[in-house]
Amino acid sequence: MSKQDGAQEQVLAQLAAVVGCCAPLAREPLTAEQSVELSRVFKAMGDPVRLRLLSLIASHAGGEACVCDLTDVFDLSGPTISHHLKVLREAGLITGERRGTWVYYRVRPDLLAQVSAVLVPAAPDSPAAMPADRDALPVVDA
Amino acid sequence: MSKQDGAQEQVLAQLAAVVGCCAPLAREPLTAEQSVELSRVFKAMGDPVRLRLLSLIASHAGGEACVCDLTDVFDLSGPTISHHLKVLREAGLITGERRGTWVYYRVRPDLLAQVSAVLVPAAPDSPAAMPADRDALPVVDA
DNA sequence: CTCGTGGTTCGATGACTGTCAAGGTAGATG
DNA sequence: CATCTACCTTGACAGTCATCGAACCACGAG
Repeated sequence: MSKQDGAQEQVLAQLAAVVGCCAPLAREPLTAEQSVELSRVFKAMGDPVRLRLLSLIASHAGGEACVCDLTDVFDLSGPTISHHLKVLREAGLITGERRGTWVYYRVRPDLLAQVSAVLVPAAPDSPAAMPADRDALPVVDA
Repeated sequence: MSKQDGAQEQVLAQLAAVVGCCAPLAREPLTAEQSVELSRVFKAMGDPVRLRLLSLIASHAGGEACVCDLTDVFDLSGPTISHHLKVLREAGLITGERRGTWVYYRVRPDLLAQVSAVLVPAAPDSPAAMPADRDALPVVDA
């Protein structure tokens, strides 16, 4: 998974640049490029299994879940779960870290928040003010 | 499109029941059924063209856009645009109405808001990054 | 080092999806 | 009526995706 995190970082950089800075959907039309980047995230969430995986990880005690915890929930083979986790990973929605025998996944709440912000129709108040953490994206594992 | 709005309403009812009432992703794991319903919406948004269509409609003057306004933006045939609009419609994200010769689409801000709420991590104090610059987007004519 | 367990990658396959060309429907206009 | 415009549906095709079994890699324990 180590060489993949490289590619993963690239995706995340693009996402941070596009998702993180673009106005809400209803504010101004997305450019072709922006829509391509954003749609990657939505496509990753556009599968029931992946959405449930995301939710299982996000709501799991400690904010992280071992793959072995996730596999049992579904009537799917190991490779299939692994595939879906990879898709979520490449979309930047989760990060994985190996600790000993097990691999633990956790969500990236910042990305979820950004995507959520894009969806919300012209924020009722205070869309601006709060340059907060435009590039405070936590570095992926070690 | 009249008989289709019937089916469309059904989908919306389901969505309202599932999306509208379920806790944020990170709060508790989605049930299989919930994830199926929710993933429909995300899948609809998981295509660059559809995402851009959504954004074009949402940001269009008056909150609605005629199909003829949308077709010109893309290098795609009419039927293809029509297909994507149908997908968005069936996902409950937009509604269409014929007025005379033209068909006008508008987004359902309530659904967008619900989906957005599902994404936001339970934590009440995790704001999205909103630097708000970048607005060299070609405005879609009048 | 060898073995067993946990996860991932590979290759194949059946299902789904985005796209277009052709044809159809609804309304306006002559 | 005839005709034109705007939009949708159908049918077909190529590309993508979800899924599995088999093989493979990473660790920890003997």
